[in-house]
Amino acid sequence: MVTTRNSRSDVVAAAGRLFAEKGYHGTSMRDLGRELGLLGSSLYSHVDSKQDLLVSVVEDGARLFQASATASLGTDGSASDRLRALISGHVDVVLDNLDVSRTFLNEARMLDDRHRAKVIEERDRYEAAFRRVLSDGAGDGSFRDDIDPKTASIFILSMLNAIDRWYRPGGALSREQLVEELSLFVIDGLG
Amino acid sequence: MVTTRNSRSDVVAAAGRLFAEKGYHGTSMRDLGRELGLLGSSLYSHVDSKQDLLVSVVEDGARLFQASATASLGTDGSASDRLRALISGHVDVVLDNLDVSRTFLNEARMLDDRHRAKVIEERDRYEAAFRRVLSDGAGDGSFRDDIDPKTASIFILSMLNAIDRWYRPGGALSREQLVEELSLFVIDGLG
DNA sequence: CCTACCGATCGGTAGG
DNA sequence: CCTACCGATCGGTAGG
Repeated sequence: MVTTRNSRSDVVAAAGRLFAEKGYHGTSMRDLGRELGLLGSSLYSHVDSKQDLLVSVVEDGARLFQASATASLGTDGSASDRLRALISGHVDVVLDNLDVSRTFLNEARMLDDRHRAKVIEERDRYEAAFRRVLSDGAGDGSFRDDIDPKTASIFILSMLNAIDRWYRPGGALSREQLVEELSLFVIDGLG
Repeated sequence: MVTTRNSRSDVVAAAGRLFAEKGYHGTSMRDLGRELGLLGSSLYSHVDSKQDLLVSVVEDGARLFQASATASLGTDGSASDRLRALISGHVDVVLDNLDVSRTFLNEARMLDDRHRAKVIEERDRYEAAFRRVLSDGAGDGSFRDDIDPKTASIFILSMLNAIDRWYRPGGALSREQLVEELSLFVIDGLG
């Protein structure tokens, strides 16, 4: 069979694709219908509103990043090992879920106040995983202790959250090499 | 006098503000008119189209970053000094022109193909300034030479291009401290 | 999931 | 910069 009815998760997945590519406000419900081979009005049997779709995509993103952080913190190993696990996990989440990640990173600000506040909270919890590992490393001598874990976390996450903007799978840099370069840069710097 | 007629640059400035805050597609010409105290239709005596406004804001951004890079490369000094100048210049451009920078970074992808291609070219030229300094530094022994200047440039620019998302003037970190932390992190890393 | 709509809003124009 | 519009498109609904 070539055609089947779409499920709600098909609709959410397609929404992630279009939101990532053209932005939330640049995507109409008719665009989304076309992507799925049906009319815009037919989408309302799957979702309550357009916002509803954005909420679903962004919550998927939050869940993925959170799950990755939890797994990485569960690792026993040095602070460097756990930092590397966080980096590697983040890279995997982004590259295995490009549309969701892009929507999570760029379109969450289009959410209404209530949902946006929730996302900010979830991002802060995720960032806290990085802060904790950096603090641990500063405490046990793995990392220098004159560096502010909060600021350093932001710098690291800035690098990680930009990967979707430039990395091309199949290009000169393999995923493993990317993780390696990131870890090297973060831990040793240019000097 | 409290009220004067708006100039074209007033309109472009207001457009930058709204595009930065609500996105290009999230801003209507009527929104923009309201911001300036006139009707949406009245804007067309200043601009040809909504796209025209986005082009102007984004080109302003490109010019600012380019000017900063040119000034920094003109510095004579070690590779570290010039890298620090590039970082400091970038921070100044972003923090002194938040709306333009945000629009340049987040909304340029909404441009039509022709203008988007131009912006990509300009960004690449700007990135080339970073690559050159990193290459110089790898050549004269200032920086390690097992690091790829292209990848490192991307990492550094990723940190710089995220500053608008989290930095709050008047907060715990002064602008000078921000530049200091960035330079330290980039050159020495965590280790 | 479609037919057949709804009121609101969109970017933009003619003519002053 | 306003008045007075235009056709197109928007998110969404009723009823099947």
